[in-house]
Amino acid sequence: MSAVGPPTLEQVAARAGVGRGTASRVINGSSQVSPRTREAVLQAVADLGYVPNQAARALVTRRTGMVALVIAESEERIFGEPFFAGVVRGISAELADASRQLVLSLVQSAEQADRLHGFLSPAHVDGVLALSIHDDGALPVDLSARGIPTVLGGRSERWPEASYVDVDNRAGARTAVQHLLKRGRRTVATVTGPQGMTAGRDRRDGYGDALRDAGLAADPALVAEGDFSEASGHAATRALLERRPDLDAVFAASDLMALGAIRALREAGRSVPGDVAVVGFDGIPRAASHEPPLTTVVQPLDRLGREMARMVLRHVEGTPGGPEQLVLPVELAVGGTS
Amino acid sequence: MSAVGPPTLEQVAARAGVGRGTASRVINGSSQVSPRTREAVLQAVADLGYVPNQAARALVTRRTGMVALVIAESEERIFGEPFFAGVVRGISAELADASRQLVLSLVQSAEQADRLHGFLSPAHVDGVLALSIHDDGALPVDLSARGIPTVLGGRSERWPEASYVDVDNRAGARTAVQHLLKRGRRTVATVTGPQGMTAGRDRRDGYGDALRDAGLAADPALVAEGDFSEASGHAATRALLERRPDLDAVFAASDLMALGAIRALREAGRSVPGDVAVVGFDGIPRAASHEPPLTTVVQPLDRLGREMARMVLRHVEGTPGGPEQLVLPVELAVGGTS
DNA sequence: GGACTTTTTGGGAGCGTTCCCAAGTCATGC
DNA sequence: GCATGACTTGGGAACGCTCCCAAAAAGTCC
Repeated sequence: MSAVGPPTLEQVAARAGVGRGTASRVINGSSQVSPRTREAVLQAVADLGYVPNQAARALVTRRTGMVALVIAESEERIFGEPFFAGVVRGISAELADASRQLVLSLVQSAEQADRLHGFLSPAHVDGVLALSIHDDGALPVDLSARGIPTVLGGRSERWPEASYVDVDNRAGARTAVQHLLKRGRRTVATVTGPQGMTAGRDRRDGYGDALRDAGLAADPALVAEGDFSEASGHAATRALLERRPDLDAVFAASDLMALGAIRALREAGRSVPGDVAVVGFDGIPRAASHEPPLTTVVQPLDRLGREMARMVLRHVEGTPGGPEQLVLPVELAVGGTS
Repeated sequence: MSAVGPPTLEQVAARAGVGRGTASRVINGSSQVSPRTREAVLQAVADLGYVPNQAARALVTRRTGMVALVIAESEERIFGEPFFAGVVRGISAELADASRQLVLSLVQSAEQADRLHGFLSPAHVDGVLALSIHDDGALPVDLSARGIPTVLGGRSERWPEASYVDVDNRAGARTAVQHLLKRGRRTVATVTGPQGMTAGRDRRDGYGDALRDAGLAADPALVAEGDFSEASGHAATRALLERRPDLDAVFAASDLMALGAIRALREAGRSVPGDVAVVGFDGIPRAASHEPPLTTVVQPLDRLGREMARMVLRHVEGTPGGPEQLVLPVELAVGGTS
């Protein structure tokens, strides 16, 4: 027979009885083509099942239609947290809507980071989304130097002038603690996230804000650091109970830690929310299915992903002159633990 | 100055004082090049920070170096199950080792499936990995027709002649139930997964195998169907307790269902494992951190991903003549619930 | 030292697009 | 009827690379 491999533009043009250039114009929805010719080309495209070859297109347009998502995070966290799944889903959906492909790069070793380095060039991807949360990772910095649009998920203090989309961790934490105070709690402890992460610090600061607003003194004995995991929430809460047995509320900077806190509280003979109210942060599915449902600050993960994708595409188009920052609002979902 | 954009092969060649062809040979580690020239080219590559342009390369070699991972699954499942994260991680690692890129495509609407259709051609990706689990999704079928290597995660009865990597669900379930019988349990119930999924059926069949091996009659009243979720495990177990209050063990086809089962049992005043032993399936992190740790059948998720990637790359190379099937062993992790 | 073989090298052709310029077509106006 | 301008159209050139062939260089043997 004939065609080995997919049909080419040339073949489409031939079948439509037009020139290559005209066929190209039709396919790119471009300017002036007579309706008749357009029809003929479209028909040929349909007949042949033509799909433009991206490699060839990329070669001349210098646009690949691919956006890389770099996740530099330990195996453990990627596994444990629904965070990534939610954000990835949002990114994926938005890129799909824009007919872009998502290239996923999980970086889990220096070797992988090196290889990635070569790949992340304007010749291979139009833009880069980075989800790392940690303050480490020099990655984004030299990307911007290479002139490749980059958007971070979560603010980075290491690179304040970067474009990013973040959730309003501080305001969320503040709202959570205000909620506890409004319900009459007066001795509000907090299990913070790692203070080496922006999100961890922001949520702790929000806790501080709420206390200050209420004219309450901040007692270091009411603050214990965790690492967002359930086990750390459990341990931190035990420590808090030891230091301040009179505490009547706990704000945990993650839902998993809140769950650990509840377990510790119950083990210590405290009822939740009777003796001690608990509020978490994240809005993971397990929080909702918990008995009773956890009061928590819900993050718009899907939207975070979508906004990141949208922002990087905007930068690829070159629309915004400089970096952009977007902070998404979070929402308190009152459950039965507060 | 000079170079706008990344350096090209031509520039590398010029700087090394050799021809384009020679430079290409060095970069592709090819055959005969004198050590001196090789050195010069390598130096030039280093000096210029040259990285081959994949689009140009793809155009002529007809290899893109990209492998697509298609996940056709509801939002809910992608969120809820660590399954995907685990497999993705394995795939990612293996592809990185082979210097291939992972293109992630979450399909969540017919529209997205359509667009994907155009993308999944030999001109864009070298191979396709599909993770869907459901029996629906006609996707893989026409992919093979297009001559693009495809590997499924999980056996598909809709497409038995496909290449796939699966975990040995049936043997795992059988082992789990044998374990219960060995511990003296005699009235073993099961909460199955959806019978519309291969994994759901296989695990139920393994349950049947173990009973048959032990010469026990299969009682339909001891079988209830769930959908792998915790809530369904809870509900199914309640139904089982109603029908057979004398049951002394439950094999749940997923860890989440096992957790739901334990909750239902405790609510019904049964102690675990005292009155009723429980075994799950999956090996999710929550199972290990449960109190007491859940006895469960652990799936090698990372390895599943790695083997899928390895298999598809093998097919891209054209090594195997026909389809391949690989079934990975699973392992019983005895915890405190059995 | 010359004829021959082997290794090494340079560069033309071509992969499938888009871009752009020149040429062709068609009304319109006088 | 013919110049003028506005649309359309065809196809050359280029994007950066690999493949391959022929030429050059380096060995080898008698």
